[in-house]
Amino acid sequence: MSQDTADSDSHAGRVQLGAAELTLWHALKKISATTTSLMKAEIAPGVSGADYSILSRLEELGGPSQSLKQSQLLSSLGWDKSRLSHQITRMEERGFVMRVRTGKEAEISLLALGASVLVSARPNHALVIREYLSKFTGDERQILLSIAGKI
Amino acid sequence: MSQDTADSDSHAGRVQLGAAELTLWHALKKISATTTSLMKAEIAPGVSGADYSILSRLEELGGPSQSLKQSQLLSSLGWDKSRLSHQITRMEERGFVMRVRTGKEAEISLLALGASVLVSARPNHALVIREYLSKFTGDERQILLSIAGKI
DNA sequence: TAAGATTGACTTATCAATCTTA
DNA sequence: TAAGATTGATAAGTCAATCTTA
Repeated sequence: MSQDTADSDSHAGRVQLGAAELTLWHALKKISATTTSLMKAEIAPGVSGADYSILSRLEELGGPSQSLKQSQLLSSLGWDKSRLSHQITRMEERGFVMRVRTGKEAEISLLALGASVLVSARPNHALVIREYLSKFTGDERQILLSIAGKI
Repeated sequence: MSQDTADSDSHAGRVQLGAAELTLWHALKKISATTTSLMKAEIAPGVSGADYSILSRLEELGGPSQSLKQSQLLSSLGWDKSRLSHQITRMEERGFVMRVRTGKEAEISLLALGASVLVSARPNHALVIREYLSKFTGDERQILLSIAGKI
């Protein structure tokens, strides 16, 4: 049997993370926390990040009718299906979107109020995200893209 | 006035994110979502990521008494103070930790049950995190560390 | 039966208001 | 009054069970 020193970073089979691993994990958690807080933040009074995701997808991917099947929204967002259902219900109550069920499917349409909310929230959203992105160098951007592509 | 084409990536003052910005933003969101889901996942039956964070801090930073002031835990975790208060209450109810209030402060101590839960959850935690970290190359790790250091 | 969606119960996070003591 | 912490209301996310229709 080989002898491992207590602080060894040779970690094959070890049941505890080593110092280098922990540092990397903490870095990922920090990046994630910062990004998540931007994602979730209120983009404008009464418009959450989740609202914004849905409104912008309806506008960008919804074609002339500015509407999508709920299942398309679901795969585009990658959310839990019941989370999406609850979210749409809440947005319906606020008059942002309309849901029409046809057979076993549901079609979600952008309403005028939702569209105007989207338009008025967009500048601030762009500003906040752009400021965040400006922190990254070209090298860092490249790496981030390649990481996202493989995880 | 200069004329901007519709797809211009020269974005000074633009109120909408450009394609390159959106791609980078989506990459960050994806990295963040993947990391967050690992952070939040149940590490062992009945042990959430939040539980684990607290238990491991008490063990690692708590000294011989394996205890910390609630305010120390708070700054170490970077959580909302009421989130921490609720979380500790739930962990107290499950017998993982003990809370003693002295004056206006509270001291949180690791109990035997919490320590044993921590020990038994650790191998699986290490395994899951290590598998995730193994996806990153040396270059990527370096960049991730430097990004975390400046945001 | 399977796909698409909804529901309700439960858990967790967040916010403002409040409490207690230095 | 300010620091440290708690509380309770509200909002949001998750899970399993259910509903509806192809």
